[in-house]
Amino acid sequence: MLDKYVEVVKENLTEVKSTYSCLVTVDCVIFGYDQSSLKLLVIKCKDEPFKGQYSLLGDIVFADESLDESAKRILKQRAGLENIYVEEVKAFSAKDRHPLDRVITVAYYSLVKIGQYELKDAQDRDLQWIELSEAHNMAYDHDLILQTSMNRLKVRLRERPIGFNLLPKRFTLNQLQNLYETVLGITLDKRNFRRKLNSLDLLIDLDQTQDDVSHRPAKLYSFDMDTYKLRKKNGNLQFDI
Amino acid sequence: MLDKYVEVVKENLTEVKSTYSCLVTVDCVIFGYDQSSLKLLVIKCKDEPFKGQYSLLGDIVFADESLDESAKRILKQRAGLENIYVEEVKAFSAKDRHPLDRVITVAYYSLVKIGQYELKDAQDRDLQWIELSEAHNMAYDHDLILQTSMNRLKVRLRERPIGFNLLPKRFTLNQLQNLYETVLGITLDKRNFRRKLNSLDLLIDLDQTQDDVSHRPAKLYSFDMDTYKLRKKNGNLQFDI
DNA sequence: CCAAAAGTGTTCTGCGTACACCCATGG
DNA sequence: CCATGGGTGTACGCAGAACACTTTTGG
Repeated sequence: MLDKYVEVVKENLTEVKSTYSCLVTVDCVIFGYDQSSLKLLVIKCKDEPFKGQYSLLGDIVFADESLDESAKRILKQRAGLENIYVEEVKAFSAKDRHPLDRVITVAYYSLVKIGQYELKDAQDRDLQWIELSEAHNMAYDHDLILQTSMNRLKVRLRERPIGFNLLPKRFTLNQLQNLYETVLGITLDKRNFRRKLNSLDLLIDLDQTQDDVSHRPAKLYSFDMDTYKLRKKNGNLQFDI
Repeated sequence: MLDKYVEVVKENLTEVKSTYSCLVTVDCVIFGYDQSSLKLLVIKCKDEPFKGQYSLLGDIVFADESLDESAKRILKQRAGLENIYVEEVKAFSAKDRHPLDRVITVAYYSLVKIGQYELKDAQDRDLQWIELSEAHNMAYDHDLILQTSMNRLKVRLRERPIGFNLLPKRFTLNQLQNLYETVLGITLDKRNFRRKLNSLDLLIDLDQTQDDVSHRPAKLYSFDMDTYKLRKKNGNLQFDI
């Protein structure tokens, strides 16, 4: 493919570029989980026509980077986030999605352990975590992008062990269950949930307990990333909560 | 997001565009099924550096169309295909994926009933169906795009009733089973397959049989699209072969 | 009557699901 | 000793998986 294009380009690359080129951006849907609710990292627009509305973090894709690289750069430069879970969701390309010009954007979603990062290296000083329930009437088509990303997250959470990316390194089984219940919007049976997780054999029992609670302290676990990667590589991985 | 961008753009849209714009294309992975094998619709490149290699069908995205519209246009204009199953797969954006310039492409895969379309309205006269096993060493990064699309197809085939898009309107249960076995690369138990499909209740028994075979003729079925769409709308749809 | 593919039922096993009580700790 | 959340086992039903023979047609 692109054959027709190649012919034309050979005749006049400059002309083709000026006729067909368009701006490409990456938008990052950044999810965080804080005790008991799912949050979204956004900034507030300062300029018309979206002044005062929330907006996802995004930027133009530079000439010397792939889309994945662009997403990682945005997360690092603008929010100080590094080495976090990132996944492409979908391209958004409605003709009128941007008021100034034709802009195609590729959405990524990412998962952050709130608290572990302080956002202090962030370029944007006005970043803020908002409740997912407040995330509506956002700038551009970001409501749609968020909806789509949220649906993707729900699907993935059931088929891959990515929930751990939203929790501290050490977590209790109840925290994990709450995460699933919050994100998926369902309730789960405690015993069944534990049996299921046990059978997956992807948790490391740290032989530690909580120490700052005023009731029976829960046992702490961590996610066994090595086993997961190994099993993933060998295709021995099955998952379904 | 895009806020930084908006500021800059306001100062000088033309300059920003000339600095950051890039070419965006759509590539179509067109799958067809012919009796007993999965095929791919390609053209042969006529120019260097990919002369003689197979290539997916693709084109530049025009300024006045979304990516979905672009994919549909390519399928119709260049292959004469219309009203077929189409789904976005992923964006491909490696810096060096195109020899002439920075080109980001968004891949779509589509499913065609071979035979139903004659490709006669196609712009490209040198279109051809090739066996999937022949589809290697293709132009650009099309090997990677094909791999990714094929994996997507396998996943979808198990979770949504899209296999019907590859078969004639009237088909036998054995044809359907063969399709699943071919695409997924597995063998299925005939009785279990039929029981499963029966329980889905998405097939219409046409009370017709084959008439051109020299053995016991099989019953013919068609896919109940209305019921499927209704159930999909109501969220009552579960599927898992 | 022979070849070729169509069609059909039963058993077993494992997994998801429903469900209620005792335990450990801090205050 | 009380409040709070932590932690545990069993029984049932359904769906997936394994498995072999009879039926119908054309030649």
